[in-house]
Amino acid sequence: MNIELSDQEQYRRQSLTELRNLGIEPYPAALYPTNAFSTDIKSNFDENNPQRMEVCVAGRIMSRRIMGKASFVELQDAKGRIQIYITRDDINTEAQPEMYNTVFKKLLDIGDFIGIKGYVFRTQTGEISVHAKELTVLSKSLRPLPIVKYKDGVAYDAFDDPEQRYRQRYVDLVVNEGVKDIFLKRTKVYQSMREFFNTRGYVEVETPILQPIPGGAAARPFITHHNALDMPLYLRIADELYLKRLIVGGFEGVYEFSKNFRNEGMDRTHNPEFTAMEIYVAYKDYFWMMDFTEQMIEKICLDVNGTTEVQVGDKTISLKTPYKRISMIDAIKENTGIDIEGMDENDLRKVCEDLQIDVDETMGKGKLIDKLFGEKCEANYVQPTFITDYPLEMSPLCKRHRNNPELTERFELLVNGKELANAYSELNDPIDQLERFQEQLRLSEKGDDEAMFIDMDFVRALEYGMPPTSGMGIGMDRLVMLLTGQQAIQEVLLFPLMKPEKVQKVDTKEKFMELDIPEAWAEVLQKMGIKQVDQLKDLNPNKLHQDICGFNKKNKLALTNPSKEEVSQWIDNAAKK
RNA sequence: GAUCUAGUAGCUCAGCCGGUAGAGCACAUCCCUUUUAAGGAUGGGGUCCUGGGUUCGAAUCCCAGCUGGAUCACCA
Repeated sequence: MNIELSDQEQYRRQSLTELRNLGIEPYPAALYPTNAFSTDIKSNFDENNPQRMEVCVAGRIMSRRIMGKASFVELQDAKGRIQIYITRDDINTEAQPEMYNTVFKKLLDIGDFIGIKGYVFRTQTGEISVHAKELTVLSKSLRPLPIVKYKDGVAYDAFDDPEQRYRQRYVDLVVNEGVKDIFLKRTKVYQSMREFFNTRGYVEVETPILQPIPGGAAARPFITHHNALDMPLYLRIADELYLKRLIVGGFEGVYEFSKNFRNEGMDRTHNPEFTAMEIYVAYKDYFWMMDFTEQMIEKICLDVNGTTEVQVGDKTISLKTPYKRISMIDAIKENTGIDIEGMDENDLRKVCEDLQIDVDETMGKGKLIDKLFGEKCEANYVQPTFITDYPLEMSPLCKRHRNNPELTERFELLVNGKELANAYSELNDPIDQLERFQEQLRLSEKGDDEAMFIDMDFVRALEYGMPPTSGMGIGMDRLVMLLTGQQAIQEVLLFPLMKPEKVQKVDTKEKFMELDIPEAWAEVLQKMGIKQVDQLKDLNPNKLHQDICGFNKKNKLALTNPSKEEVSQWIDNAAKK
C-alpha cells in the first residue's frame, strides 16, 4: 500500500479494485443516456399527473443518508442538485444482487459519479426526488472532496482557503455554491456585449498576441524569444495599434476581446494576464462613444442581472443611463478646490507637494495631473462618471481637444472609484502621432519605464490615412467584478496566476534498498520525511539511528533495530552515489 | 518591494503562562426502509508548513525560509 495516501484515499482505491472484482467497471466507456437535469426535474414536476415521469440523470454523489434498506443521495449535476431515493430491492438485480449492500453502501463514496434511472416523486417531507430503479457507476473518485453543507443559504465548513480554492478551482466549483454562477455570468457579459456590437454591424477580429513592439499602452511587457528568427518578442499589453490599422484598412468598426499581459505587481485587482475589450468605430468622436458606452453597460447589466443596480460591498451602484460627465480639470476643482487650468510643470509639482502627494523628477506635466487626480479624486466617483479631457502628455494616442490644444478628447469611465473604461477620439494625424511618440521616447530616457515604444509601422499606416475614429477599451475582468459584486479579480478568473506549488521529489523505495537498506526501514525513512536518498548523506548517523529506533518504538512497528554501524553504512552508501 | 497576519486530521477550526495533540463534518465497523447541515453506537486517522535556535522538555517562545491573506508602494 502506498504510504503517501491518506486512509480515506486508500479505502477508495480498495473499493475501486473490489468494484472490478464484482464485474463493475468504475470508469465505463459507454455513453450514459441522461435526459434530464436536476433543476428542470424540480421545476417541471406535476403532482397531479397520475402518470409517472421517468427520468435518467447523472452526477456526483454529494451526500448520503443511509437508513438500513433505504437511502437518500444528493446528486449534483451541471445545473444543481436533486435527491435520489434508493432502496435495496429496487436496485438489486439478478446479475448484481449486492448492488445495494456492497456496491452502493460500501464501495461508493461522496464524489463518485453515478447514473440513475427512475421516476420523479415527492417524499413525505416534501422534497421532489427521483425514486431509483437502476444505478450505474459512472466514475469513481479517489480523493475525498471537502464536505460543505448548506442550510438556508448558510454554508457550514465552507471550503474557503483562497489558495486552495484558486489552485484547485475544480474543487471550488464542485463544493462551493455560487462560484459557478460567477463564471456563468462572466459568459453572459461576453455574450451580451458581443450582441450589442454585432447588431450594430461591428466585426470581431483577432490580432497578434506575440508582438515585435508592445504598443498601445504604457506598461511593462513580458518578453520572450523566437528561436528560428532569433529575435525578442513581446506579449501584447494592448491591441489598440492593430485595431486602428484595421480602420485604416477600411473596416467600419472592429472589436476584440484581448488577453493582455503586463509584467507588473499582482494583487486583488491585478492579474498578470487579463482581458480587455477594445472597439474602434470610424467617423465617430468621443461624445458619441460616451453615449455608446453607457448604453452598452446598462444593457449588459440588465441582461446579466435583470436590473440596473449592483451591490458592491456596502455600496449600491446604479448603472442606469445617463452617467455624470465632468472634465478632469473640473473634477480636480470639485475635489480639491484648486484650479490647475493653465499651470506649468513647476506649479503642478508645487500643488502636489502642498497636498503631500509623492512626486519625483521624472514626472512630466501629464503624470503630475494624473497623480493628483488619482490621489485626490478618483476614489470619490462611486456612481458611474465620465471624466473627460485629459492632459495631452498622458495620452499619446489621443486626438487633441478641438477647443484646447493642451488637452485631449479622452474620457475614462469611473465606477466604484476605479477606472472601468477608457476612450478617445483617436489621433489620426500621422505627423502629430510621430511627435507624440518621440515625446514618449524623451520621457523614457528621463526614466519613465512605462513610456511607449515608437511603432513606425503604425505611423506609416496613419500616413495612408485613417478616418476620424473613436475607440474604447474596457477591462472585462473589472466589469465582471462589478456585475457580480466581487472584490477580487481572482474571483472572476477561473485560474488566476499562482506561484507554482512546491512538489517534493520522492525517490522509490527501491532506490533506498539499493543502499542496502532493508525494505521495512526504507519505508520508515520515507515516513519520517526522508523522501530522497540524497537527503541521507548529510545526516548525522547517531541522530538518524536514534530517530529511527525511536520511530520504531513509538509506532510499535516491532522491527529489529539496526545497529549504529549499519545505519552509518547506509549514509556512506548514499554519499558514494 | 515593505509592514502586519496565518499555516494543527481529507475539510472547517480549538489548543492561554512551554509539560505525551482536540472537536465537528468526512472516513471505518455494526444496527436501522422516507431522511434533509439528519439516524444510533463504537473506532481509526497527525512531518502541528520547513529548517535552525532557546530549554530537561517546543504545536506553543526566538530567528530564517516557503506558501497564502490583508494593508501600503507600484500600476492606464
